Amino acid sequence: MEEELLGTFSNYFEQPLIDEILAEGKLMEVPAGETIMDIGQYIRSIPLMLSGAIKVLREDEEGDELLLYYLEQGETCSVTMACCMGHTKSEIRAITETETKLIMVPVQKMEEWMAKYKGWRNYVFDSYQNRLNELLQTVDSIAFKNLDQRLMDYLKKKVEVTKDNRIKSTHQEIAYDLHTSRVVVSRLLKKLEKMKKLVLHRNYIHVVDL
Amino acid sequence: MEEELLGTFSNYFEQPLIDEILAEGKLMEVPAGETIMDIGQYIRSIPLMLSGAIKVLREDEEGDELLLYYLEQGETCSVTMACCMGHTKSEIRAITETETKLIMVPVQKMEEWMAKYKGWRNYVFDSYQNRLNELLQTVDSIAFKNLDQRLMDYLKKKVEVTKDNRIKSTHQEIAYDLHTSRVVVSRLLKKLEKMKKLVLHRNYIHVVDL
DNA sequence: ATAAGTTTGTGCCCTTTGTTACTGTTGTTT
DNA sequence: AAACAACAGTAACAAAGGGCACAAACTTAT
Repeated sequence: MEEELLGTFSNYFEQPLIDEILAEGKLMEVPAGETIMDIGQYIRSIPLMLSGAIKVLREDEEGDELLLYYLEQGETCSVTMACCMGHTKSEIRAITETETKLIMVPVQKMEEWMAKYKGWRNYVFDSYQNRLNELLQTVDSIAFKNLDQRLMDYLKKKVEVTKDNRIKSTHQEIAYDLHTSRVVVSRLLKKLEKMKKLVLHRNYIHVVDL
Repeated sequence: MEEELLGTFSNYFEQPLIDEILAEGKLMEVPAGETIMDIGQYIRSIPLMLSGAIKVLREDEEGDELLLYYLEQGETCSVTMACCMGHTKSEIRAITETETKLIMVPVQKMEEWMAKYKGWRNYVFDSYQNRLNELLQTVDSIAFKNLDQRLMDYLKKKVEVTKDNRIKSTHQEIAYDLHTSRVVVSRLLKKLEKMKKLVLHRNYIHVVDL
């Protein structure tokens, strides 16, 4: 565990902090497809990602979903932190996209370390910045782009995150993430297939060139 | 100036910090409609709002705009901070919505105070949280709501921020903020007028009940 | 007062996206 | 093998929103 932690976070964290994380944090290995955080849930610990990918999504009152962004190695969920610090319920849902290794750190510790370690402060602030920028990208995407482009971006990102150009999703699942309907996704995917950008199969999509 | 600073920020800032802000910060009074920060611009100081309101907006490559949120008394622009800390260009444009009083604090100071004052850390941290939550609201709005509702929300917020139920905007200006066309805004406003929610005039809108 | 510019109202049509309904195909269960 | 469920393809239609054109009302400059 220590090597992984060092490798991932060593540019931020000083040795005493690493020791504390190893002592206080709980290592978890989560298979793909697990909901590790849900809307309305109170949060007592925050995750430091060692490997894998987590997708973070938003849901409205009617249960409509929208993918916000992915979290990857070395990142943490600032929205979750915000909830922790404000002692409010989670505003988002987080689901493992691939098998994921992470360390869960209790909230109290994270507040303590804020005062104690410069490295921790820097890490937390940088995380906030990254999340803000990702959210701005998300806003751009839904505000300024049409579905064709959003779908292409989505597929591209998915290949990147899963490190696999065979995307194992049904059209319905993609529709949920983009907050549209299955029929629309099928239509647009067919269009992309005709443009030789991908090949459609049952239960997976072979991305050729986007 | 000191009373205003105290009044607005005293729940966060300790006295020595207030003294430093008074010494290092530059008070500015900006009339309505001024661009105080623009996309692509490098930022050397961050604003602490004493009074008034600033609208923060995003623009894509083609020059299409979208209102993200308003900043009000006691707030600061975290997206700007993020740029400062990362030494990158501004991702957003900020325009005074009303006459605004603010204190500009140089970036170096803000980094220094991060280590030195707990109150400053808490303030910066809370600001990030508030911005993240506002951005999530913005995402919800454009992802899940239709224009009718977004327009109503927009007008409601504008009344709140300007403390005036006569909204002094042309339909074109509203269209820019919502990232739609003038014709569409005129159409929807007319619908709202027929529903007795407002009364339309040239160059202003009298909001009755939204 | 006239001319020019700005703002708003409205009709018509187009594009994008969403909905419904039905089909065929594949995989699973019994 | 028969029945069923999940997934994908497609046509037809509906709705939301955007674009164009033009008219009317109002404002400002000359």
